[in-house]
Amino acid sequence: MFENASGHFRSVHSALKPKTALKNEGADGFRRYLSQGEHLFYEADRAVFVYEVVFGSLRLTRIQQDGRRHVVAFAFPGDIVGLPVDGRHSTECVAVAPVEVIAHRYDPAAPPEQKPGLHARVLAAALEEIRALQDHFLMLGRRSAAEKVAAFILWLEHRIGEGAGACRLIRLSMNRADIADHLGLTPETVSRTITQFRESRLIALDGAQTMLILDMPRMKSVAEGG
Amino acid sequence: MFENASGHFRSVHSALKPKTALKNEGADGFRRYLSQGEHLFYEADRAVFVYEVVFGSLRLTRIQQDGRRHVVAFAFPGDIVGLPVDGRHSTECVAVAPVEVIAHRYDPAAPPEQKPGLHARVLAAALEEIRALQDHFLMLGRRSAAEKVAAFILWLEHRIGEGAGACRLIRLSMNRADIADHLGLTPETVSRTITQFRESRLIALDGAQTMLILDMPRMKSVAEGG
DNA sequence: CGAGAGATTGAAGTTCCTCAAGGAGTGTGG
DNA sequence: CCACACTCCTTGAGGAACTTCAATCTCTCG
Repeated sequence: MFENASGHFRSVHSALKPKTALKNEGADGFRRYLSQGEHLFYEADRAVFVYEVVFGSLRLTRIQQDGRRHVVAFAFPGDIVGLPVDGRHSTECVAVAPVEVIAHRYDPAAPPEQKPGLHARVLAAALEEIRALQDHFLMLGRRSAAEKVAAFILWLEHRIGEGAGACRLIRLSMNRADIADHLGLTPETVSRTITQFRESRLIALDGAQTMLILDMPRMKSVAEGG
Repeated sequence: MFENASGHFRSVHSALKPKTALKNEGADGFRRYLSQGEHLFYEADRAVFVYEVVFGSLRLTRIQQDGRRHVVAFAFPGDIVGLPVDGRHSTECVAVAPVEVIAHRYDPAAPPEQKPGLHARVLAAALEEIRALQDHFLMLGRRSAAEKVAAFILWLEHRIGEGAGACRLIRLSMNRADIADHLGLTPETVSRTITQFRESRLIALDGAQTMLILDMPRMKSVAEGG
C-alpha cells in the first residue's frame, strides 16, 4: 500500500522515499509553481484542492493567538498537502524553496463513487499522516535537544538525502527558526546543537544550508539517546 | 459536519462534546466491554475493526525502543479509535476506566461502495484527527508546564466536564504518569503544577482523581500564557 | 561593495528534571 | 473490621538543560 507505483499518494510526513513523482495530471490535475516565500494556501482558507508535491519544499505552519507558531510539518516531492478539515485548511502552507505541485479538485463530502481513485488515495494519505504525526510526538516529548536535532537530520536524510561517497548530503531548504519551531526549541539551541555535531565530526557544513552526515551509525545512536 | 446527530463519527482528539452516544449497532456493529487496565488492541496488531467509544476512557500509547512512551491521546465517548495504518494499529489502546465500545468491521482497502456510510465516517474522523493532533503540537512545543497542564485541564473539561454550581467538575480517569507522558513532562512536575493551581485557588481537589475548576476565566488565561 | 537577514557565540537566568523520602488512598487477608 | 501492603501522589533539594538577551559574524543579494 501507499506505493507510488500503484498510484497511491503518500502523506505529508511519510518517511518512505518517493521513487518517482506521480504523473497523473490529465483529467483533473493541473500544475502550479511557487517561488520561495509564496503561499500555497492560508490557515482557514476554504479547501478546494489537495496538492501533490512534485518538486521543492513546503512548510506547514499553525499559529496561536499569542503569535507563537508551530511548524507542523515539511513536505517534499511525493507528499500530498492540503487535506481539508471541515472544508477548510488547518494550516498555512508556504514554499521554503521553489515548488511545483499538482492541484486536484477534491471535496470529501462528495460521494466517493464520483472519484473513487482520488478518494481512496486521500484516505490512505490521511491515515498515513496520522501515524507520521504520532511519530513526531515521540520527537517532541521529553527528549534532549541533541536527540531532537539528530532525529530531524535523519528524517531529512531519509526524505531528501543524496549520496556523496560514503557520506550523505542534505540540502536544508528551511532556516534555523523553522527547524526550531518544528522541534520545540529556540533557534539558538538548534544552532548550538549543530555546532556540537560539527565539532564532534558527526557532520560537516558548507554554509548553513548544506550538510554532510559523516557518521550515520553514530548519528542514529545520538537520535536514540545512546 | 462531524455532527453526531448526522451519524458522523468524531475523531479521537476532537474537542466537540458528544450530545449522545451513537446508536448504530445493528448490521455490522457489536459491543465490547473492558475493565480498567484491559487492552482493546496492541501496537502493530492487525486492524480488523474500528471502535466507537460509548462509555469510559481509553489511553492510546506509542512506545520507543528505549522504553520511553508517549501517550498519543485519550479517548472518550463519541470518539472513534483504531484507525488502521497499513492494515495495522499504530498505537496500543488500554482502558483507563471501565469501557464500552462498538466494534465495526472495517477494511480501508475495500471499495467504498461496500460500506459507503462507514467509509465516509472514517475519512471524516481521520481528517478531524489530523487537526486534533496538530492542535496537540501547539501544546507540546515550547510551552511552560503550567500552560500545558492548564490547557490539558481545559480540554478534559470540554470533553468530560460536569456542571457543579458555578464551577466545573472533572473526574480524571488517568493517573499523573499518563498525563505527564501526554504533555512531555515528568509526573513530579505535573503534581507540582496541580498543587500550585490548588494553592492559587484555581482548582480544588477531592482526592487525586476528582478536580473542580474554580475559576474558568483565569484557567484559560493561564493556558494561553497570560 | 554595501546592506540586511540569518547564523553563531557568549553569559546569565530560569525552568524543569533527577533522585530521594514521606504521605495518602485503596484493596486484601487475617 | 482492622492492619498491613502496595501503588500512586506529593514534597524537597540539588543540578542539568534550555532559554533569554545581546553582540558579533557570515552569507546572500541587490
